[in-house]
Amino acid sequence: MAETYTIDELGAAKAEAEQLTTRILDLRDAYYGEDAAVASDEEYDAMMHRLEELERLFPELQSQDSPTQTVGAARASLFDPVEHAEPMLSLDNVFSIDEFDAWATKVERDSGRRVDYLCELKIDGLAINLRYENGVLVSAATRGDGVVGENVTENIAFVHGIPQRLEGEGHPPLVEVRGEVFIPVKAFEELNAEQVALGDRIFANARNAAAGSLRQKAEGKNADKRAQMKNRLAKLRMLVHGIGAWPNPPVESQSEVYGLLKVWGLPTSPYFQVVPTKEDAAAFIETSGKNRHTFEHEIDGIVIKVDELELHGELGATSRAPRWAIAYKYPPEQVNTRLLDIVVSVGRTGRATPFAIMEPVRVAGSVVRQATLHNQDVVKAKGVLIGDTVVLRKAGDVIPEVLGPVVELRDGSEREFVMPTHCPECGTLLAPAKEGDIDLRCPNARSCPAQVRGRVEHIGSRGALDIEVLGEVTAAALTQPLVPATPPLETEAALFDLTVEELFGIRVIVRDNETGEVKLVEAAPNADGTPGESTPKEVAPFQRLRRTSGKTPDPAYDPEAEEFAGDARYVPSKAAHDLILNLGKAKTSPLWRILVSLNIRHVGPVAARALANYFGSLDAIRAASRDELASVEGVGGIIADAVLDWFQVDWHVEIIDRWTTAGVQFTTPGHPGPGAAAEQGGPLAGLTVVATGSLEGFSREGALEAIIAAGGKAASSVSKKTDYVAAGPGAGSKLGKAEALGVRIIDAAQFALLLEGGPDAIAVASTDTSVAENDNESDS
DNA sequence: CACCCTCGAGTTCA
DNA sequence: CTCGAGGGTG
Repeated sequence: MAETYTIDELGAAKAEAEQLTTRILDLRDAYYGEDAAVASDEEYDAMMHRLEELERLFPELQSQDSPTQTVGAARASLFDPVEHAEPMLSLDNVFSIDEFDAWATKVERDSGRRVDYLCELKIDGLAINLRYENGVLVSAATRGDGVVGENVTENIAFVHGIPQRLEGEGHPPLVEVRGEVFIPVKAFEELNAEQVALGDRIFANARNAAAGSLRQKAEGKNADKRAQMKNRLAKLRMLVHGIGAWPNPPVESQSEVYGLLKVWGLPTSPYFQVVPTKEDAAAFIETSGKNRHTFEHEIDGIVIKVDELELHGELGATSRAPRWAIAYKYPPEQVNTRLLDIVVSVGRTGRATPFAIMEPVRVAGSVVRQATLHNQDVVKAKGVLIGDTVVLRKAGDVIPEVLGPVVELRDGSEREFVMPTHCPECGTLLAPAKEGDIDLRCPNARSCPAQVRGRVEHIGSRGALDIEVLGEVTAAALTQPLVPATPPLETEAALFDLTVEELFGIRVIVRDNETGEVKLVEAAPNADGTPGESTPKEVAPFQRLRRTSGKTPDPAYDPEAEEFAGDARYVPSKAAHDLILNLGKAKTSPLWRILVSLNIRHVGPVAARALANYFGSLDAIRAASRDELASVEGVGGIIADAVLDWFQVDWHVEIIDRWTTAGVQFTTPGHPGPGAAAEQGGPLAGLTVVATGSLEGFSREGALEAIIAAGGKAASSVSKKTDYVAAGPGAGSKLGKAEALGVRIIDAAQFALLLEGGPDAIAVASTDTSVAENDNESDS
């Protein structure tokens, strides 16, 4: 039964409906955006009801773009299939500049005229199609198979920056806008941190995180879940880069399309560039590749498009991809490989660390077969099973990192990793050091072979006594309990009692990880019994083993049970003699180095220096009270406790006793005694300097020592408290950080001047501009 | 309490 | 060299 009404009534209703529509859409934008609610849900509902009522009373007012018909009206539910008005094609790929050049050459030939190229970043995200009717968002869908995608309208509404209604006037009745939904790198890291906090699985990469977030479904009405989901979606962003169905666009080029999209209030990328030649496009590919980690989002390549729209039509498309655009793909920095096993290693502190053993694979320039998994919680959080295909990358382009499993490739044969209850090396029951610790530790500090080996290696390391020859393999050789039955070093207490004769008896079994070949290596005197200079590099000191086999002795290998597959090799006596010689020299190392080599918890080079400066001898440290220890700058209650605890252990004291007997110096000669820590002036007094890269005239250690000797503080990382960064060739991220913080950067020559005469010596160079600096740098 | 710093561990390369 | 964890300082 039709209702009757006058023209005036209709006019008034129309005006009211338009007003309501505007307010409702505004509210919707605000609601889905980050603003707090501008109106209450009740007010919103009331407006919707009133609008529905008006549309019922005046059917003329109904239109496709009314809010009652669009988002939120549950026209299509989440993940329902949506057919794109225009198919979403994919792009053909090229993987080298040569291939790109070939593509561009063909395009230019087929075009028959000059071609401008539009270059843009290829965002690693999800392709999404937004359908606007008369300027109002009516649906958002994933790419799907290109013809039919999944409806994600409900979720996309929470992604910031996607307008529910386009700005401006005179929008076409139908336009499809294509773009990429992604999660910015920063937000991705936050998200994974939150996932860990919630005990949920972390996302393997930004792309998965974006896809996972967009494909969430809020189950039921659980408010927490809904809030969490909204929070995740709010981290997503979208950038648009194209247009689907749109007959007769009012512009002539792709770049003008972007301009128009921007005017409409759609988010476009700030990074695109139109260039006149294919060489310029190649240059864009080159530079963007170098900077690929500096953008807010991950990129996996560059997209090059012919800018002129008319050419798009002329060049046409194949069934899969347009001929007027191409994707240049960067070599993957993430690869898939097989997780063969997860095994547990024990470090010098006894911490049991699971790590992944993988099918060797090349990633970002080197072959990787192992990566740490930190602890059992991380293994769980990453969700990897033994036998999985996993995603591997190099964090910071250096450290291999397992990101997560490729779940789709599982065949059911995978098994879960079970953290061992006992130490894999000595069989002692593993336990957390203190209540609530995630890390498990082997409490058998004195005798666990892994820990003794680790401590001995640490003693030889650069930060401690810096003993040449005493590296990973030597430490293992000296402590491995298999052949002979008792190792020369049961603990580090016997280190300085070693004799050349003892070393000659050492045989080491090394298993080559690549070939699986087992080798016996034995130290032996030269035929004439002399220390022998005859075989310096060829047959090698102990380090040579690292080169050829690369691996530590295999403690699980029983030499009696099997014949050796490889040759027995003899380590020349030179290495043995050198080791003894270097150990002898190390006995008079500075006190702080001796302290570091004692392996006291939390006492590294810095804390050790502080303690050594203040107390001057180990005896003084031993006699000090907790308060006195903690009064030293850089030492607090926890380190003080660690020092006190260390002296309580019998076999620790035995180390001191035996080292003392062997001639190790535990006293700084001429130190006036505790508390007299000299407030040494020096040209660098009160200044903090960081050295990075290779500084001509200084070794890494030398630069550090020089800073301290000049009375300055040698910091290991750049912060705003840093006064100078001395940077040479090969300086890495520290240089960038210094620039970002505005810290003064100096070169090797200026560094030398600074050490001599303090800040005044180079103050001239800084105020006087280029001339003075050129003088300093001219010889590089 | 925020910020900065050190410690400790793992990894690969020249 | 980088990261996470956790200590120290203002």
